[in-house]
Amino acid sequence: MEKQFNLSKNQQIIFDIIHNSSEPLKAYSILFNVQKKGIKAPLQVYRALDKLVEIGKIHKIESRNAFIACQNSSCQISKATAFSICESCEKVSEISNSKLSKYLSNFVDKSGMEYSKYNLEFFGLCKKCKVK
Amino acid sequence: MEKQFNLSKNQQIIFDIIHNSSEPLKAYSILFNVQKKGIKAPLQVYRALDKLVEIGKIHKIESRNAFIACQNSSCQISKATAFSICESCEKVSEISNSKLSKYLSNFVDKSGMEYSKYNLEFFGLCKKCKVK
DNA sequence: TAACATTATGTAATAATATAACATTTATAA
DNA sequence: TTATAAATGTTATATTATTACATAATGTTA
Repeated sequence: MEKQFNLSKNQQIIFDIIHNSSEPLKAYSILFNVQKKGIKAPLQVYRALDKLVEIGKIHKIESRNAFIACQNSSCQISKATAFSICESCEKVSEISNSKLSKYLSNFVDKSGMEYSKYNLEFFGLCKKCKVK
Repeated sequence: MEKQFNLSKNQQIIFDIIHNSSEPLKAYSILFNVQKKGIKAPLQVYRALDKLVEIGKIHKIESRNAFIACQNSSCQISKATAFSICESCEKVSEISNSKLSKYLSNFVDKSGMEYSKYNLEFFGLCKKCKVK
């Protein structure tokens, strides 16, 4: 429950829940969990989530509509995200691989578009699920 | 309106609409467009979309909950997808870059997980929007 | 072709995810 | 301290997606 400065009350409550979770959390499951703390409405959750995503404390797993805490030490990276997702147990891990991020951050395609952000989601079976 | 074999009636109707669209389409906008053709319920649309995604005729843009036709000639690739998305005009293009797809298809991280699929979404400003 | 299995369809209801609009309060900076 | 931005509280509603169940069309194989 590490104290985070600069987060507002609701942001802190919601960050703590996500940070302490072993799995990605969905907005309404977060809502259910924080109702005892006085956060009663979806919008309160979504507003905090939006802010936390914006400042890079959490990431949204787009294919799952779920949120996980940033696993990079600095927790500042929100423009270059990569995840591995097990399609069996739904375990999600953030990938920190500097070669990968360099490769993608410098990627230029024929459209000539410059990218300021990317999100990459890999799918497969994790070790545990492969054995079964 | 190219005839596609092996697609069922609803699948064909919905594929045609997506294929002829210049932008990604959302499920309920598709529904609205096909009601004159007798497809009345969301589930009819979602079932066709699921199948079309499964066989690789269309892709889902996860960050937008929208669907576009596969732009690869073969239209068989559904396991390795990459898109560029303009955050201003929302134009989406599929990226076909063999170096990129090789790189990502062979990517192995320290988790030891083997990936059978990935989806990559790049964000930025397209040429037109950069000028403005 | 008959029998069976698989895939697709139709329909109603409802679940899950997310935002709009508006009033008020708290924190920050000039 | 006053102005401004950021956050909160609340109600209502919009958007996206699935469950459950009944039926029909299509493909497969004996």
